[in-house]
Formats: sequence, C-alpha cells, structure tokens
Amino acid sequence: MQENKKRKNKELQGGNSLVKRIERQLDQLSRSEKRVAEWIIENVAGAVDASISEVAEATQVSEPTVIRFCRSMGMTGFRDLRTHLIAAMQRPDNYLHNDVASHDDTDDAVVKVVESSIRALVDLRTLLSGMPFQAAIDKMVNARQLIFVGLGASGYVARDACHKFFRLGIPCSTALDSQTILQQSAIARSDEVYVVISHMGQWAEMVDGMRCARDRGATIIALTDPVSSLAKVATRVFDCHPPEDTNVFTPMSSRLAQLTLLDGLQIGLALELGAQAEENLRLTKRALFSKWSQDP
Amino acid sequence: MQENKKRKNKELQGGNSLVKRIERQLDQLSRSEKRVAEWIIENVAGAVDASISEVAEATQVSEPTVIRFCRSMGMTGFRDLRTHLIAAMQRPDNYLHNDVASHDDTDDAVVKVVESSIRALVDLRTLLSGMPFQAAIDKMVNARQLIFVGLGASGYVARDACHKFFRLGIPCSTALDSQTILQQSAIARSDEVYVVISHMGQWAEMVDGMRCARDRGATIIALTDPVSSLAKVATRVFDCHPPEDTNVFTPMSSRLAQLTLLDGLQIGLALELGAQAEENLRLTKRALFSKWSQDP
DNA sequence: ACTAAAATGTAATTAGACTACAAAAAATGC
DNA sequence: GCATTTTTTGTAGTCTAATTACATTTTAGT
Repeated sequence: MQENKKRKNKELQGGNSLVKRIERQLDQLSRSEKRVAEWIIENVAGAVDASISEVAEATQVSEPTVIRFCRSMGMTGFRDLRTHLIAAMQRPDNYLHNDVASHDDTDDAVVKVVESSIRALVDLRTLLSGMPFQAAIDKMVNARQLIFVGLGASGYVARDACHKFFRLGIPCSTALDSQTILQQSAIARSDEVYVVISHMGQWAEMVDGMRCARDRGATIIALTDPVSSLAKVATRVFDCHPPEDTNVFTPMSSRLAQLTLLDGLQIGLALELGAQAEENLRLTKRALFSKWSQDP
Repeated sequence: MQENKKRKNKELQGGNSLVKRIERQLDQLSRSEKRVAEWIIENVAGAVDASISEVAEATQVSEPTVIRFCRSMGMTGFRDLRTHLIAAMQRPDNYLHNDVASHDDTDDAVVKVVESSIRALVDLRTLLSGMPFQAAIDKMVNARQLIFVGLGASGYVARDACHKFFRLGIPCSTALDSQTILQQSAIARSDEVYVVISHMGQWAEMVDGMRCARDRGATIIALTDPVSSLAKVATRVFDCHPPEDTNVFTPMSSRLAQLTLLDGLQIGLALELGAQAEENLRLTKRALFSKWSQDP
C-alpha cells in the first residue's frame, strides 16, 4: 500500500493522456467495463466530479465493475483513476467536442459549453502559424488610425478590440453599423488600418465599404471566413471560419477565438512599438489601480 | 507551436494558483488551520495523495479542522481541495505560461497569449463545480428583467452578455456607468436580476448601487473576486478572481473566462426555459441567416 | 475575573471505496 | 448437446474516509 502510493505519483507526472489510453484499450474490455469506458469518454467532464456509485448508476453497472475497470486501466482503484482524470483534464487537448442537448441538466450543459470553448482556442492555436501576424503588425505600426469594424455580435468584438488597442496610445475608433462604415470608408486614407470582424463576410454594405477603403489605399485586415467576399477584398486575412451551425445551443465560442486573436495582435503590436507603448500600457493600468486602491 | 523548443526559463513556477491563494490568505487563518496550510504548501505533492486523517495526523490537528481549512479556502470540502490541488500540480509541467517579455518576437508572443487564454479556460473548468449555476438560473427564470452591470473593460462583457441573453426573449438591459447604475438600482424590484461583472469588486458606486438594489429585494449575481466587498453584497457569487497582474503585457484572458461563464449561464437558462426559449434562439439565428443568404 | 465569541476537538453519522464470495454467462472439451 | 472450466458480473458486507453535531477549550473584550 505504501509503495503503491509512491509509484502512482511518479506516473502522474509523466502522464500520457489517460483518455486516449482508455480509447486505445476499448476493445480489450468486457461488455460492462466497456460501457463504463465509453461513458467516461463521452463525459470526462462529469466523470471527474462523480463518485463510484454515480458512475455505476449512470452506466447501469455494479460498483465493483467500475473498480475492475479502473484496474484494467492500470490504476490502483477509483480514487487513483479520478486523480489521473483530473490531471488529464489539465491538458487542453483532451477535451472532446460534445454538443449541448435539450435533455442535459444545467451542470452538464455548462461543462460542455466551457469545454467547447477550450476546444475553440486549441483549434485556434493550431491555425496560428498560418496567420499573417507580422504583416498585420507592420501595417499597424505606422498607422495614423485603427478602425475596428463589426456588425451585430461582431460589433462587440470590435468594440472590445478598440478599447484594448487605444491603450497603446494609438488613435482608435469603431464603425459598427452600415452607415458609419460607408461614411468612414468613403474618406479612408492610405495610412489607416481597418480591422474587420465578420463571421460570414457576406454583408453587402460592409464589403462595399471595405472595397472602397481598399481602393483609397487603406489596409484591410479581416477576421473572417477565407472564402468569403470580404476576404477577397482584404489586404490580410485571419482565418476565422464560421462554426458549422447545426445546434441552437451552440455557444459563441468562435467569438472567443477572435478576441484572443486580437489580444495576440495587440500584444504583438505593443512589442513592436517598444518602450513608448509599454509605458502607455503601464500608465493606463495604473490609472485604474490607483483609483480603487484609494477607496476600498 | 513547439513548446519544447522554447522551454528556456524554467523558472520555478511551483507557485501555482491554488498554492498562491493559500499563501495569500495565510494570515487570515486561525492557528490550527494555519498549520494545515503551511504543511500543504511545504508538501503539495504529498498532500495530493493524503487522506484527511493523514493530513490531520501530520499536522497534529483534528480532522474537522482540516475540513474547516478547506472551507476557509473556498472549497466545498476535502475532496474538492484535493481536486484543485491535483489540477494545480499539473500546471508547471505542461502548458506553462511564460509571460510575454519585451524581447519576444511576434510569433512567440502570440502563441503565449493563446496558451494563456487556454489556461484561463481550463482553470475555469476546474472551478465550475463550485459555482451556483442552478441557483442563479432559478432566479433568472422568473425574472421580469435582467440587468447587466459592468464598468470599463467589464462593460464590454456586460454588453456582450446582454446581447446574448436577450435572444432568449427575456427583457435585458445594461448599466455601464456609475450614474446609470445608481439610478437603475434606486428603482430595483424584487423580480429583477442584476448580473454584475467586476474584477476587483471594489468600485464604491457600484457596490453602493448593488447594496441598494439588494435591499429593495433584487437578486444580485456577481462575477467577481469572492473576497471583495461586492461579493459580500451579492446574492450569488461566481468566483472570478483577478489575475496576479505583474506584467504589462498580460492579455485580458480573465475576460474570456467571464464571457464563457456567461455563455454557460445563458445556455443553462435556455434549457430551463424550454421550448419557447429554444424557438426564440432559432428565430434570431434565422433572422440573420436569411438576410445574408439572399444577398451574397 | 467574567462573559461572549471564536477556535478546536470528540464522538457519532453518513457515504464512499473496496473485498469476498456466489451466481450467471460464455467458452471449451468431449 | 452436455458437462466442465473459465470468465464476467452482481450481491452483500467490511472497512475507511469524509462530514456533522455537539461539547470543550481558548481567546478577547469589558
């Protein structure tokens, strides 16, 4: 018993993905154990919080069978399995995609939402290397003004981005409806950079406006579907393909990817701008801090 | 990208979040609880494997005291503490987030930003089980109106949430500056639910306003630091502790956690409301879709 | 020194994890 | 096909961990 504990701890560090390990050994299991395995894979989320009796209940299997399953996986028992599961969940690549269904209870649904958001960012990470960050930043460094463009839900992303970039000390504005977009782009200049956020990239007025701005020499950086008409007009495209939208309960995780991407752009730009931008960031941060620290 | 390649400064990040949190609250603990805290800090690895009686034994303290310590840390019990400890232990090894430094090149910086965002969501994932989703949703189901409150950067989150929840067919509004907050809360009703987003939870006007609304019987749901004064006023608290904010280049990933959390709340509420909300979601979605599909 | 409050421990309760063994089910040999 | 062995599964019970209720001690204020 004593030795087991020590050894177990070693394995925990090296830990190659437990979920994948379960998947791999799936067909070497007996019928009941397989049910347990499948439930855990489908539901890694809930499994972490569940007790042995809850697992037994959920899989219609006896409690000892659950323990046998743990042993089959090379764990010393249920507690050990749980430990490894928790550890595995700290590796974002283990999160699988599960849609929320209308029969889910609240907690399951929430967990699924968070996990699908994690997936969205993990996906983003793999796409990162193909994205023109340096090129976009090079344009931004010398810009007279950054204009963030977005309609509807993307408008919130644009606003957020604007609020983030202005702290670098660069003039920033937003254009969040057709009228503003068309007027703004009608007077676009070659030293202005438009950052356009649009899932589909299909809104006619927006595309028209950006084409106009582009013709006037402005730089158009688009976060959109690369096959869209907006993408054709843009100077640089960051691939934000729209989610395949089968489920009404789909959370808005594509928006998270956009926000994160813009975070990356902003930080990249700050680095490029150097000391002055860094100082501006520091000052804006302190402006808030000193306020609340004086009236707590 | 390849995190192996750039594992240069293997700075001892042993100070993972939970341990830091324990350290931070160390002097607010009673003598016995402090002993437990110190032992765990000294001995994180061992603590993960220990049972409650082993901890009690090792620290010369009774078992209930160990549990009291867990509660003082904001956990529901010993099991919960263990869960979080295991999660925290995993951190130094994989996906360790090095802060962006001024000598980083663009691509490194962007990867770091994305990974720290992923980290933020994985952290959120482990905190979920302690969050009062069902309670919050129960209040929202019968609400006459939802009011989303946030100042500054949190205002964007509030706005975004408002835009998300209104699609369920519930009256939603925002209060994004002190004046609006004070006026709104002055006429608060007991069938209204306030959703308040604030990192620090220390802005005097906001806390005053919420206290007033609370006194008038409204429900206050706060996404904030659980030790803040806002948290004390709130009906329900979702633990969104502020990031330890040492670096100017810190991306705003805590905001992602808030957005995701609100996504979860919205979907949970949609499920609770049932068919009507589902239909509303479908309709709002189609309203957009039919527009762009007719003029591509 | 006396009271109220907080901190801690004792003992009992409950729930969780696990074992031993027996009943089914499947596989094997004749 | 039937008997026999082996494997799989469940039942019932044990033991341990986690938690609660309550009693005792300690601490701080008057």
